[in-house]
Amino acid sequence: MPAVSDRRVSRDDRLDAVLHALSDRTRRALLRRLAERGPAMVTELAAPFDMTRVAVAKHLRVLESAGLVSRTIEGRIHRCSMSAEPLREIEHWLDDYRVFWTRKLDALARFAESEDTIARPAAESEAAVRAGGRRKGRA
Amino acid sequence: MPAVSDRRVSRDDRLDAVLHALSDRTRRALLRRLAERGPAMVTELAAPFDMTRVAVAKHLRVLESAGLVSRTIEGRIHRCSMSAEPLREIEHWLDDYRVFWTRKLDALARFAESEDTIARPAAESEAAVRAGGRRKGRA
DNA sequence: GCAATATGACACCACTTGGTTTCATAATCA
DNA sequence: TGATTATGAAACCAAGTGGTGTCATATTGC
Repeated sequence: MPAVSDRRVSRDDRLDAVLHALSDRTRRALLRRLAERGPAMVTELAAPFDMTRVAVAKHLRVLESAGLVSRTIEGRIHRCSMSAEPLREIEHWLDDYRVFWTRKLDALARFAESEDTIARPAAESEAAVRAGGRRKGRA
Repeated sequence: MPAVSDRRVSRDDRLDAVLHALSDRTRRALLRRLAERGPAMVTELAAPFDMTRVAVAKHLRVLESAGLVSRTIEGRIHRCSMSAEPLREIEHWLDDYRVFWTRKLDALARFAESEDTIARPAAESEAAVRAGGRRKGRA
């Protein structure tokens, strides 16, 4: 078993699940619907979509298993609501790359005077990611 | 044809592609490798992985078609480098949801006094996304 | 009790994915 | 020239995905 804490899923497992869940526009639309208008039951969520309730229910399952949707069962009603928490994982993952566009002009300038190859925006990467990578705040 | 600008792929198309590309840990590892140590050729990138070169080449194709990797061909060498630009699309998509964790405590407090259902962190969503959604800066 | 409702479960389908092996091709080098 | 190298292309495969339709089940309301 893992030494620290009892979570059995790795960070990679979670990122796999969350990113995959979000890589479908129907699921993104469902999430947005939940975010904008609050919790709703499955049938209600399925209504606006041009597909069967069963299909939407499956999408909800995917979102649920990624932790992006939680449900509370009240009688025959399954009330689904958004859980934004897993999105932080993406946010955190992006931290390591944010430097590539927040300091884009600097990078481009430095690249222009130091490199010969074309299409190498990653030229400053050696410094960039290692130096700025593990910083929690934003550049 | 689309009225404004000539891009034929929708925002949803791009998000689909980028999020799907990133939903595989091998591809994320490839991207990280490129970010940390700069451009490299296919064989070089494939070496550390416990899979065939062909498999890695396929992953690179996926990253490439999502715009996350670009390649320049120099003789028989295909030099791959990272393009961070598409990551901004994710960042931008996240903007609409960031309010859910940056103001988490407020949301929780308000939820506690206004709702009865359990597990409803999205209780404040009606206000949240609509009010804070389109803000470019961070809360 | 009975009808309507909300939902899950199951079987099925076409297509995609992530991997493999094998072969072809083009560039480089001795 | 001929061997080595870097790569793509193609055929293949098992498993997963996104969808369907049908049926079972539990809850609700008259």
